[in-house]
Amino acid sequence: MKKPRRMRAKLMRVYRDLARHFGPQHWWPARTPFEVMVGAILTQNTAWSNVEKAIANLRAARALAPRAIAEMDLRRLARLVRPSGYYNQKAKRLRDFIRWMLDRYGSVAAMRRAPAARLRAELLARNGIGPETADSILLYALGKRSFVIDAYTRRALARLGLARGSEPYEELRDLFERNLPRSKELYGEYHALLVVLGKDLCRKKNPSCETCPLVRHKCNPLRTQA
DNA sequence: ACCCAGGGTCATA
DNA sequence: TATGACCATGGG
Repeated sequence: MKKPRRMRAKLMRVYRDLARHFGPQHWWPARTPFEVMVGAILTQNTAWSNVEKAIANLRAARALAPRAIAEMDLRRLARLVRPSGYYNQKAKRLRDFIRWMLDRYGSVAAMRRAPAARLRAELLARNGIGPETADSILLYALGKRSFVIDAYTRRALARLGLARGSEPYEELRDLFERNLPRSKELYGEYHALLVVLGKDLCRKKNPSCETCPLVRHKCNPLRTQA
């Protein structure tokens, strides 16, 4: 980036205004770190409301636990996660990942003790776990300082004129990680606030943006899509 | 009857 | 490096 000082100041101003407007977000919406991992995989290109149904199915079946899923018949697992879409893929990816996790670390608690850099490389090496899913798990399930870039983040960045939004994943991740204080709490809140903004105010459907708390920045409705 | 949602993988040019 | 097909459900 050309002007790191300006970028840093702007990112912090945006955060301050979002936090003031929306308040604390307490993300990720899950009861346990393990549930975060499950949700992170199931929510790939899928509305969260559908993921909730799938997680409810797992819970009702007493299957919201590592060993239960690791040992489950693939057909049955696919049937349980069906509402989240791509259920054949996701059942396999989910079970493979959990089997690997148990084999490599034995438990979520043990996994949390491993260094972040190694964990990220290991997660990205799993089939079905790309950068966003990996960073979501790192930040919200494993407590590691890793910024999550998703579709909402890209939209918000474009809207703010901070980026085109179509940049490669790692480039946008670097933008935040280089210009923000190194705090996992800040990373989590910032990402959650960008999602809320994307969900409730800055939809393509609602380009007026009158009540958008970011109008004072450079909230340009015409740059929503790229 | 569309359109899309908190991606990832693989094949192709 | 960049685009396209594919995976599939449920809500607007």
